[in-house]
Amino acid sequence: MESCLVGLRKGAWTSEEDDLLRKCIHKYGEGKWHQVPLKAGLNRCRKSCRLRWLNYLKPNIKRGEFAEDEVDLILRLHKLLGNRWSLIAGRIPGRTANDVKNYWNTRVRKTNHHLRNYPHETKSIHKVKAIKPQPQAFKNNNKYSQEIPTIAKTQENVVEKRLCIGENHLKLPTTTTTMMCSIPTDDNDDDITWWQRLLAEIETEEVLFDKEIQSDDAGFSSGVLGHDVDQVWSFLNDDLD
DNA sequence: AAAGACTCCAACCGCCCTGGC
DNA sequence: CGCCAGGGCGGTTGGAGTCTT
Repeated sequence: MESCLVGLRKGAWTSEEDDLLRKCIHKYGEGKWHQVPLKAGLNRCRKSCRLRWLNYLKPNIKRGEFAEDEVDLILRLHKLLGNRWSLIAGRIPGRTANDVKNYWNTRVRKTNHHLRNYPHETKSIHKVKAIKPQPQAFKNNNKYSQEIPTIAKTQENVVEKRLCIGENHLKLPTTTTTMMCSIPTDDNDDDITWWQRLLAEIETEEVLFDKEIQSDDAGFSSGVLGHDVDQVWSFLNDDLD
């Protein structure tokens, strides 16, 4: 792996550097991070530039204290996804993965503080048993290929996020085209949906949520626990409304 | 007032995955 | 198929700010 090279600036960013990076992104757009330091005239490595933009400079980033509903969502999503900070942050508008991670590590993970503020969540401060389905093969010509395209084209990241919800062992597609066709099958069983497979695995591995969470969030975790695919999809699709 | 302890978060590090060749 | 570079992620750290004694 490549780390930031020797001779490049490290540490806190100055306001001048921020301005340079901002102007560069506005002019050339996001992406091509390897070119950004050169184009922006920054003596920083590409990763440093990317991180600074994504975690701090990007418009619409929300700063300050997490609201109660945001914290609640973090707790619930962390139960479902484990330490998949980028996925969790994806469902919390304006918050970055780093924000969520920092929040978790500094506040939520500290049992005493957590107990003080969320006494009803006491069971959640143990090691999370995230959903970890086995690797699945994908193929393109299944019946779902025709169902997602318009969504995928307009909400690429959302769709990716949805597919990622099955945790890190799934072979996730990276292009819009393949995302449209990303219902995994390994034999000739197109009738078995991706979600049915995932939920079956959840059942098999007894990856369950606390009863209290099930009972007070029927639209979300109970949908997963109850193996109600429609409810899960409904939850996952609410970004598109 | 000062020093040590603690908190918080921006930034870095190292790894994984993917696509191009 | 293997290698390499780029993008992205989660884990960890460093240091500035705040609190406590």
